[in-house]
Amino acid sequence: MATVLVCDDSALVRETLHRALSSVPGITRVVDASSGEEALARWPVERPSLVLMDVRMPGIGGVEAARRLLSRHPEAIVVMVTMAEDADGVARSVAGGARGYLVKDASREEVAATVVYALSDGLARRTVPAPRSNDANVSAPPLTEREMQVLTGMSRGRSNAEIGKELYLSEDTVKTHARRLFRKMGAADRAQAVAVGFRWGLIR
Amino acid sequence: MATVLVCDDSALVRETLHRALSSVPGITRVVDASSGEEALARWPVERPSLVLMDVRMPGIGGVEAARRLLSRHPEAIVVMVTMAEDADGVARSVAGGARGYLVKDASREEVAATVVYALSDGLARRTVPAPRSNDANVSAPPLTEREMQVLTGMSRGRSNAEIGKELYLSEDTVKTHARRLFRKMGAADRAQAVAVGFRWGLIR
DNA sequence: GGACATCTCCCACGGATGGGGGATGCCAAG
DNA sequence: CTTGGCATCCCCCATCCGTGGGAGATGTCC
Repeated sequence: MATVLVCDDSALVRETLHRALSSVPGITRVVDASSGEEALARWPVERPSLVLMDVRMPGIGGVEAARRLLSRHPEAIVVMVTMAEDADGVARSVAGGARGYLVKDASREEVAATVVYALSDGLARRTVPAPRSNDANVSAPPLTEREMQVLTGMSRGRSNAEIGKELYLSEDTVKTHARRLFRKMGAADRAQAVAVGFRWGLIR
Repeated sequence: MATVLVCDDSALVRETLHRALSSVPGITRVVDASSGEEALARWPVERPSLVLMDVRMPGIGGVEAARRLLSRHPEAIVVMVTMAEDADGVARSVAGGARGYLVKDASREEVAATVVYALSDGLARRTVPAPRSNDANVSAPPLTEREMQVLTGMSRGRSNAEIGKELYLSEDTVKTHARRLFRKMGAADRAQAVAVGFRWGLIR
């Protein structure tokens, strides 16, 4: 059922993670990427349930890759893999939107527990905000770039007119985007939209 | 440094959790509660970094205890302990605001990983949202109970009139509470208030 | 008793919000 | 080429929101 995308430049580490993942029930497929760029390219194709992303890699690092991935696909679930459990690493990964982190020398069971946790957490976040009645959409309908920008503006306390000025749009256009994102999110007003945005991990 | 409150009616389970917690670096104190009511009473005294809460207990169950605890102290971090990994249990715990769940027959390492995860997540949530600029308030001015209720209503997309009906207040009174919580939170409107509420950990 | 916080309610007002339409252009997918 | 999604803009309109000031009713703390 579930696919995991393992992103690490070291084949050795990927091997280790493969072995750890094999003991997680429900994981039916493991796909590899050896760079952040490759992970970004593969995600839309594979649409994995979970991404295990190394922090330090050649090219764009894991933190940057996670940031880009999550900005394009906020529904992605990313767990960072770090060398040492430095507080900075944890802070930066979670600041980037990752759901958790793993230390590379973690035991098989720790990896398994973290994976299960991340997945169940993701599951819960997407199933819990469900108790709305007239949502036509079961799966999370992705917001467009404009809708995201409008939503962000709302979370900052901007009025529609102010958002329009910041984005060089007319207020009417902002209102149109707002109306559509309310529908997608099942929100009655901007306040609820912001709340749903946080729960869906679209805003931080 | 960190204190953990273990809440379970079974002394045997508490023992097991104690042993598992002993292998988590940074956990310096473990306090017990044998019922949901006791956990509620002990929390303000101990102010633990983490609460491990059994779902099924005599009296108010763990789900209800977690709900009440989180409504009174939204900054609490709760991990539910369940018998079997039923999807319903997971959904209900996380719906109640818990950070995760543990299966009772989990291995020592699984418990350790989940505890670390929950704590680091809580840490990140509280340390990351620092980069705000023009907030006059460095320390969080506490919201009153009414203000919290109004804020929660807003995050659910309720209008002032609807919040008033739910709390048996006039709409004018709701507006008064709203005005004051906007000032305390430095918010321009309800949307920004909800955003700040999430960043301060007042809403989940 | 007096200071203080909290909670409650009132009135009035301008402006913002959200919903309903409709319209145009663009571009990629079929 | 036609369909569909996205973005852009326009109109109208009922309702809601946020803010101003005022005021009484509880408590608690010293």
